[in-house]
Amino acid sequence: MGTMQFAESRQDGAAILAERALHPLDAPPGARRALRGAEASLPDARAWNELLGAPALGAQELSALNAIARPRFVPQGGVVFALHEAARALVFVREGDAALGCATQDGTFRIERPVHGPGWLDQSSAWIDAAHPVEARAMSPLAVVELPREDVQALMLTQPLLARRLVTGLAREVHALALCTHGLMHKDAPARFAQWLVARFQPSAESSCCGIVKMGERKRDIASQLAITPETLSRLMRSFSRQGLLSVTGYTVHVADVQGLRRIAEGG
Amino acid sequence: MGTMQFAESRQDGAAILAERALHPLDAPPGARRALRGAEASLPDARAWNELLGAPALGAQELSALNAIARPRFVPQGGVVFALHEAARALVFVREGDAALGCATQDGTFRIERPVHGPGWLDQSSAWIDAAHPVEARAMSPLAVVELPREDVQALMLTQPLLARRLVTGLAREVHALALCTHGLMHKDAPARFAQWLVARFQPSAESSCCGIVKMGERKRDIASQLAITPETLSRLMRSFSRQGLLSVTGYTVHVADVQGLRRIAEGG
DNA sequence: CGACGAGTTGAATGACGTCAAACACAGTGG
DNA sequence: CCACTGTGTTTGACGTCATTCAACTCGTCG
Repeated sequence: MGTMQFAESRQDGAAILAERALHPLDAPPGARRALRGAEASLPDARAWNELLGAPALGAQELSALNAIARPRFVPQGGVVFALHEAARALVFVREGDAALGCATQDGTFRIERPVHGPGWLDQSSAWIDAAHPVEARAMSPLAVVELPREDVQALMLTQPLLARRLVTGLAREVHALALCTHGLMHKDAPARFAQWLVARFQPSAESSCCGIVKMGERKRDIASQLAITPETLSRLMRSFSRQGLLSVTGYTVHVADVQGLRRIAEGG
Repeated sequence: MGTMQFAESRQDGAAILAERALHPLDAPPGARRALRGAEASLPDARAWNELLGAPALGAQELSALNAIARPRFVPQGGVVFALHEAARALVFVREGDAALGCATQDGTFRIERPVHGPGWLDQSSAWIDAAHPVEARAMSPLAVVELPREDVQALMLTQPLLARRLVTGLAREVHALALCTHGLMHKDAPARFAQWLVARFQPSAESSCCGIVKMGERKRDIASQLAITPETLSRLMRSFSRQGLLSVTGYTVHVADVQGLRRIAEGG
C-alpha cells in the first residue's frame, strides 16, 4: 500500500503548512488515535446509535447486539471483503476510514465511496444471500464489526424496535444510492463536482454565501468518487475559480458564491 | 401523453407484423387485461409475496397488510408522485406498468427505471421522512397501493416476520442500485447495453449461446434507462451486428454470441 | 395524400479521458 | 545546505466517445 504510506509520516509536519496546507491529512486531534490493544473491542452506544439512527437504543438492545457482534481488526490497506465474496454478515466499520470500490488492472484501488467509522460497509447483501457487489478496503487501521445474518434475524424476532432501525438504515442507503444514480445519469462533471462542494460547504460566520470546503482526501480519490479523472477535477477547479466562484489553496477551497455552485449543480 | 397513445391502438395490428414486429407491444395474452371496475381493489397473496419476497406470508399477515393498504388508481400517463413530494407512505404498483424518472425541459419524461407490477415505486423515502427523489408516472393504467408509514411501523411491532420481509425488499433494492451505480461509474455505453442484453437474454432450445431478446419498450425508453441517446443505441445495435454478435429485426434481437456480449459487458 | 412519430444515418461539435511533461513538496542522504 | 527520489498535482496536446443537429425512411392514422 505504498500509495497511502505518507499518511503515517505527517503527524509532525501538519502544523507547519497551516494555511498553505498541501496535504489532506489535517486530521482533528484524537481522530488519529491509534487502534492499539483493544482494537477488536465492541462498539459503544454512540457508535450503535450513529449506525442505526434515532431513536436511541435501550440498554438491553445494546447488550443483545454486542452479544452477536463479531469484532475484527483490519490493517491499513487490507481487504475487508473482496468483490464477489459471499456475504454472510452485515459489515460495518466501528472506527477508522474505509472505502468501497474496485481494483483496477494496474493494481490501484478505485474508490467509489469512502466510509468513515462508524458507518456501514455492507448492510444489504447478507439479507439476500448475494455476493458483495464491490470490494472494501481499509484506508487506515480499521476496527470492523460483523453481524451474522442468522443472529440478527433471530434478534429481530424478539426486538421489534431493532427491526425498525435496520429498516431505517437500509432506507437511508437506498435514498443515497438513488440520488447518486440520478446524478451519474443526468449530470455532467461540473454539476457533480459543484454538488460535491455544496454538500461539504461550511458557511463562514460573516456571510452565508461564502465559506470554505476542506478536502479530507487526496484529490485523485475525490475525483474517483465523482467518476472523473484527477486531471478533469483539476481543470474544473481552475474553471470554477476563473468564474470567480471559488479559490483554491492546497486542500482548502474558499467558496465565494455558493448560489452559483448550486446553480451549476442543478443545471446538469 | 401523446407519446404512448399508440399503445391502445394496436391490439389488432399486432398479429399482422408477426416476424417483422415493428412495435414493442407484443404483450402476452392476458397482460393487457383491462383495469376496469375493481381496479382499486387490494393485492392478492401472489402480489404481496412477489413484492416482499420469500418466505410466503401467512393468512393473518396478509389480512393485516390489506387492512392498512390504500389502493389508488392512476390513469395512463398520470403522475403517481412528483419529484420532491414528501413521502408519507411506501408506494408500489399492484398491476400495470409504471416508470421512475424525471421530466425534461421539453415536456417529455426521461425514464430511469421501469417498474412492472407488482413492484415497488418507493419503499424507502417514507421511512426517513425524505422527499421522493424522482418522479413516478403511469405508463399504462395503473393500480397503485400505498402503505402509510405509521401503519406499517405499528404492524411491525406485532408481526416480526413482516419486518424481515421489508428488510429483504430494501436489501434487494440496495443491491440493484449498487450494481447500477457501479455500471454508470465504470462502464461505457457498449458495455452497459451489452449488460442490458445479457440480462434479458433468453437462450434458445438448441443452443445456449444463441437466443433472442425481446424489447418490450420503445427503443428510446431503453436508451434513457441506459443513460444514452436513441441515436447512440441505434449505432450500438448496428455495431454489434456488424461484429456478428447479433442481428436486429424490429423489436426482436437475435443473439448469436452471448459470450461475446458478456465479454463486452465486463470489459468496461 | 399529408401529417406524425419512431427509428436510422451522417456530419459536426463538445466533453472528457489519455498521455506526457513539468512542477511542488516531503523525506533522505550526502 | 543541497542534490535526489517518490508521490501528488497541474498543465497542455491530442484522441475518442457520445451527444447534438439535421436529414431521411418507414409505417400508421386521419
